Amino acid sequence: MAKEPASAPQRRPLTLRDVSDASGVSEMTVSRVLRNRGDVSGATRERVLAAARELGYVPNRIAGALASQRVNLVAVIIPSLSNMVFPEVLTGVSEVLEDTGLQPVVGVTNYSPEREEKVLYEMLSWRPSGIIIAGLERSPAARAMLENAGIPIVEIMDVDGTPVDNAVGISHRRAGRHIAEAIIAAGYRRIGFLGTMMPHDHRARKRLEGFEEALAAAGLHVEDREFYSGGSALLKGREMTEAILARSPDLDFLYYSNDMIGAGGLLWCLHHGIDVPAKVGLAGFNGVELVQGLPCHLATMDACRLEIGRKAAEIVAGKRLDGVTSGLVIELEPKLEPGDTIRRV
Amino acid sequence: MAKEPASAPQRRPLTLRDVSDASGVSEMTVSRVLRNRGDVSGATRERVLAAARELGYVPNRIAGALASQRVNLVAVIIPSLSNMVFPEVLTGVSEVLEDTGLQPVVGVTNYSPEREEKVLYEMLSWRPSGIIIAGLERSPAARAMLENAGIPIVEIMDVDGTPVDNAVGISHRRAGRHIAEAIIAAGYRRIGFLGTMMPHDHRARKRLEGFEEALAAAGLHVEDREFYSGGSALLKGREMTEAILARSPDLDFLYYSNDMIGAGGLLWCLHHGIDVPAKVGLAGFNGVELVQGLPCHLATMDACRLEIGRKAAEIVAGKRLDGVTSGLVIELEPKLEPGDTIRRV
DNA sequence: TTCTCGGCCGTTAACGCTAACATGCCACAG
DNA sequence: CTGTGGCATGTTAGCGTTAACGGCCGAGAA
Repeated sequence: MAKEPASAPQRRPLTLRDVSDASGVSEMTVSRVLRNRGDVSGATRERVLAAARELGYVPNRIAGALASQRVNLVAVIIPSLSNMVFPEVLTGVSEVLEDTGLQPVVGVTNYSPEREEKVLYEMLSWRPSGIIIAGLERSPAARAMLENAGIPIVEIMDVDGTPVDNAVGISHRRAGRHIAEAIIAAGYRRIGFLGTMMPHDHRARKRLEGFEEALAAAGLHVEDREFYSGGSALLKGREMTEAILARSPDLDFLYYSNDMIGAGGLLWCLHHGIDVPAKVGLAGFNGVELVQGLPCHLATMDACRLEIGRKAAEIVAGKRLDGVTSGLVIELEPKLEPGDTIRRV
Repeated sequence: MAKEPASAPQRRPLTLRDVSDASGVSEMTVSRVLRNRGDVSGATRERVLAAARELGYVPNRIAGALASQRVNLVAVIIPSLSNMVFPEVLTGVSEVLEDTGLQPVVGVTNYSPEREEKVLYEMLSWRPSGIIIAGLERSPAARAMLENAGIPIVEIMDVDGTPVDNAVGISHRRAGRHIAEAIIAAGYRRIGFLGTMMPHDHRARKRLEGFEEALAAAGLHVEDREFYSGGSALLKGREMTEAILARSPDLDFLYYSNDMIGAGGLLWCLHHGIDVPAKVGLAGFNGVELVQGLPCHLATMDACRLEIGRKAAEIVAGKRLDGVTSGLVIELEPKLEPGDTIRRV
């Protein structure tokens, strides 16, 4: 870490050369000291470090990366930062990458395939040493870029599909089925769905598909549905709940595509004296921390966000015991957290 | 944007040379085409683009940056991604940078000065063309690095202090005073404070200082306080509110250091039938979207997050009409949003 | 004594690209 | 017919660093 340099702000940016001049050794030796690589005597090491600190020298990784053909960056490409799920995945990634010398670099696609393509291209142009990217669905061009990148790729969040290389995630289809079965088992029969309109949120779509499959298997179906896009999810949850119950007052269960709108719905029900879970049951998805703060715990399903981040990072960092960095598919098991909004049977 | 290449995954990574060979022109011409710079005839342009697409070539920005001494990256260094405030700032930054060719790169410090130093060093080693960094308080080493970087620096969120170069933010001290005055004007007298324990959240500290100043000026003081660290803020808000009201049942106002714990407190009060705002008034800080989803609107103060991100990005991008990129201090005015949790006078 | 060997440090040649300049060509003016 | 200027392209020389190798020197082995 650089300490404050004694010199005034310089015009010409500092190079290894400046440090080498200041310490009377070759640039190569300075480079060795700064990277802790190769043999350097304790005395010169000290001298070089002192000079570097004195000058406030910060190595130029651009030149370093070009010369060494190595870049310590891992691209992490996610759809959004406002959906708390993704910062949590990032936390898992950072944790594992922390002591590997690798560094995550985040790109955000806003659920747009075009932006994903652009972000990916941009990222690849920095020649990262690995890519962690959300989802399995992408444009042919994006897929081709991943296939040709020649670095470890990990597609995360989802395993319902064909990964380019590795995948770490849960089966959203199965998660949807699972919760539907729990709802049916609890005796609910007239079921409504509330979700987002985003056509590119494939995971929400798959959950709904799995959900409907399980209902169908029990001779049931989604009786009414309500969609939204944009805005405060919590508020939308309130509004949508009001709307769907006004339209279909007989519904006895509301399944929300995420916890945030679920929480809004729950607050609305509580505020309007609706008996949860006796008269109406509720469930969301993701297991976000927020639901723990509500007066009544929303049923939800943990999406294993932290673990997904960790496992993905382990793969790109080559940290797995078996050393495998290609062709892996790791399916995690989301746990149903019944909370207080599903009847106990 | 690259389309899918016909070739199989190559061993040797592609270079300009491969494209130049494939299209029968010099590397320089390929470079010109790919960067849209200099004169190239329409015919060769097409030929080159076709070859590049065919091969799936992605330019190597590392080499490009080294040769041109220009890097299209802007480092954005923030304390956290889980506090929704920062993703929102990022949104503002991205919006403005979108059509400038610049790209934000995020670094997270977790409110730790040591990590900030490390992240900053790391970022500087990529020679970004600008830095946007949260807060004004930092280690001497970090400050020195900023001073010597020789690029536009914008310190954001806060203007109560001495910026290294530019600053865009609000005065948290003044914001604290402002809300205290509103509380006093509404007739509240026995005031409690609930906040975070983080010693490095200087902005929360300054708000509290301003808050206490204004109370003192009116002959009042904070009668009780409650601190937390970590965990679900919403849940903590509930618990802390219960604790402080159990200990000091006479309090008639609770000031929360952020909206999240404020929301938890509000939910607790509503759930326990406490008359808000008649018996107890509440206020938070930040104006996060979430509060709009609550059954009753928490009083809050907008921290101008989006605007801060935009203005900061405009400075580093040299987008200001006056062209100034140095020595600016832009103070934004946070608006008090009284909501439903402060008595109307 | 000579020979090896390992620790320490320097030299050279890339890495893949672009700035700057050079070149060839053609149209058009004189 | 020659000169001139602009367009289209090529050539050269780095950018700041590191890989690879080479050299020197002193200590211990033969």
